[in-house]
Amino acid sequence: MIYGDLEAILRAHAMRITACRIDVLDSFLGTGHALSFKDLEGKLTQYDRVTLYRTLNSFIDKGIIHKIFSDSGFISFGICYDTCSPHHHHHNHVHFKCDACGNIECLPSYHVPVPEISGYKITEANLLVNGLCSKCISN
Amino acid sequence: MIYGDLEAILRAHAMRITACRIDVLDSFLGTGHALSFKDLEGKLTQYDRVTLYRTLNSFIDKGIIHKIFSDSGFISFGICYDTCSPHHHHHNHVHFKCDACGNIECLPSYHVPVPEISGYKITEANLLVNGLCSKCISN
DNA sequence: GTATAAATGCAATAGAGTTGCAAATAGATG
DNA sequence: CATCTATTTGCAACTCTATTGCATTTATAC
Ligand SMILES: [Mn+2]
Ligand SMILES: [Mn+2]
Ligand SMILES: [Zn+2]
Ligand SMILES: [Zn+2]
Repeated sequence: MIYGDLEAILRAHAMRITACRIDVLDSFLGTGHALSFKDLEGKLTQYDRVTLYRTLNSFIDKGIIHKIFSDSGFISFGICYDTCSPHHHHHNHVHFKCDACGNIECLPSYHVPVPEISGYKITEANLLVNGLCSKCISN
Repeated sequence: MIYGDLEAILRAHAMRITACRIDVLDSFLGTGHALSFKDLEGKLTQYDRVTLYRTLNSFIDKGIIHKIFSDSGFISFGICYDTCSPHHHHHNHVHFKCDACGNIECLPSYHVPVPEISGYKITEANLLVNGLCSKCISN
């Protein structure tokens, strides 16, 4: 992605421009799927692990990325779309995990179907779907 | 729960009868919600942490309980209903987490609504719903 | 350019869970 | 009931992930 655009995103979220933040943001915007800490650690070896952790946490705080909890406790991070602001995330899209390639994707055009549960009040719902992604189906 | 019934469950799953297993099983069957490792560790202080971990893992292997991953990475365990056997779990029920009391419940009578995702093949889906449970609504 | 608050790197720490191994014990057998 | 064996347990050590404290460096406002 163009450097100026990455800078603009950080500025829009009142964050200082640093090399690590630019590189992490670029990693998220340059891939079609969610990234794990290991993905970033493996790719951006020039930064300390702690700095990467802090970068991810600050991006979450600012509403730039969100944490995705998949089965087996595996954690990854996806970019936020519209309705996220500092200290308040609101997502209603489906998460997909491919059992072949292991990639986790946000599917922003698929909203989580929320069931009615009698006697309960529902405020949020998270759906994780497993299966084969479009790439792996055609291979 | 009656001791003989607990024994019978362990025998039905080809497990030896031990005090720890009886107590853990009794804890699960005597509560209306899922239990975390911390819940069990706090309640069954007479057993070593490692023994509790191993007990939970063997119950999962045998299809007696299943792991529930909720938001913020919090892990709890719920009893399995019908379709689970050694080394193969199959659940399609909704999980509910109450934001007031923190309890996590299996809702076996609510099946996860599985969306069609064009170009993808779906094999499994997990839905976690947040809100207020029936007890907390009436308080 | 200087001042200041924020960000970074490194070391130490915290927490969750697992593994190795010797001692204890459940269940089988005679 | 006594004995044998495989399983289970408890303890210590260890692994893995993530966070915290602190001194140093750096981004930004002036
Ligand atoms: Mn997402
Ligand atoms: Mn369940
Ligand atoms: Zn795939
Ligand atoms: Zn509640």
